[in-house]
Amino acid sequence: MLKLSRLTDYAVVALVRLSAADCVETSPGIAAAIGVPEPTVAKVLKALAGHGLVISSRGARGGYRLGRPLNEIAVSEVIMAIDGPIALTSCVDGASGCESQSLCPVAGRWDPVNDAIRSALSRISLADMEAASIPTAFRLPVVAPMNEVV
Amino acid sequence: MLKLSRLTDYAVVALVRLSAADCVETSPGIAAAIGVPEPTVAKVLKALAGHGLVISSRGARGGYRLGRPLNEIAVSEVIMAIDGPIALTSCVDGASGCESQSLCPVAGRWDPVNDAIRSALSRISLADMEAASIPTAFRLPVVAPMNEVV
DNA sequence: CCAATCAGGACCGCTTAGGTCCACTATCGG
DNA sequence: CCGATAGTGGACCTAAGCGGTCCTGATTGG
Ligand code: SF4
Ligand code: SF4
Repeated sequence: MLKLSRLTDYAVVALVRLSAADCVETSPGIAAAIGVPEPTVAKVLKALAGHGLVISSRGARGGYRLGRPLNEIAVSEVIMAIDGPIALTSCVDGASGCESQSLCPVAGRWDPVNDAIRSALSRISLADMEAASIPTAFRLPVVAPMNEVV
Repeated sequence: MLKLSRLTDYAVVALVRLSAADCVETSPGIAAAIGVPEPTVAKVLKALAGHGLVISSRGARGGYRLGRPLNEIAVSEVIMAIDGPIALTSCVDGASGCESQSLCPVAGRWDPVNDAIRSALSRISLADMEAASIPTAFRLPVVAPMNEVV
């Protein structure tokens, strides 16, 4: 349906959330803040850490913090970190994943379309998505960060 | 993986192929021309006919022909005809398919990103994809159209 | 009347994404 | 030095969507 995976969506949400609290935050904390099951958000954070989008601190009082300011992170980076490379069809970038490639009249012709999407996504930063958002005061207070046990 | 479905890809291929032979062509003929199983391409053609992208003629000597010149067909139209609407996440267009929508800091903020992709895809016509293609003479002759049984 | 061809839908198998869990390691605080 | 805390990496399982096939009508030309 030309939709990106839910994990990618969660990654963006987690990053934006992580910038709101610019201090170190644990994955259970983030999970509670954005209303996503903890193991899932943990997996997302792991992948993000592997690509340098977040910095991880181990041990007690560890957690995650942003590896880069939000306006330096493009949407396409998050997508590629979680979802893998952006490839509309099997024949982009000269990849040979299509068996009817030899007699396909549009073989390799998806590349411009693919690049159009890539550039469109790389021009939008997470800060853009956050900036256009409704003012923070308007949002629900949700759960206060790590105040009490349930 | 942010890839479009294979059926959508086949739809574009079929449309381009259909414009090469501007006469009426049957679905088995198209299937043989582009090297795709016949039932599959038939299903694609049906969907395209339902959206007016191709005109169908029933009965003997029937078949499909383009409903519009190629340069009037945007890539986004084909995608929407086969793959459904372009919706990166569950919360675009105000849809409420996400249960964490109430406490999501970026709820509804995917819309600009979504629209960017939509406009990028609607600005590219199938003629653009065909035009940039390698000259037809360079392509393999593949199967001569309906010459002989196997 | 017959053959060809599209229309529409039911159906099924496979892939893959989504989600969960566990054992391990590193770090901090006492 | 020890134990609690928190990330790391991987295996694993389930569910849903997609790709693909087939069958039964409806329609039109010969
Ligand atoms: S455009 Fe042609 S070659 Fe490329 S993936 Fe689609 S069918 Fe295969
Ligand atoms: S952006 Fe937020 S509300 Fe929208 S689909 Fe993702 S998690 Fe749900």
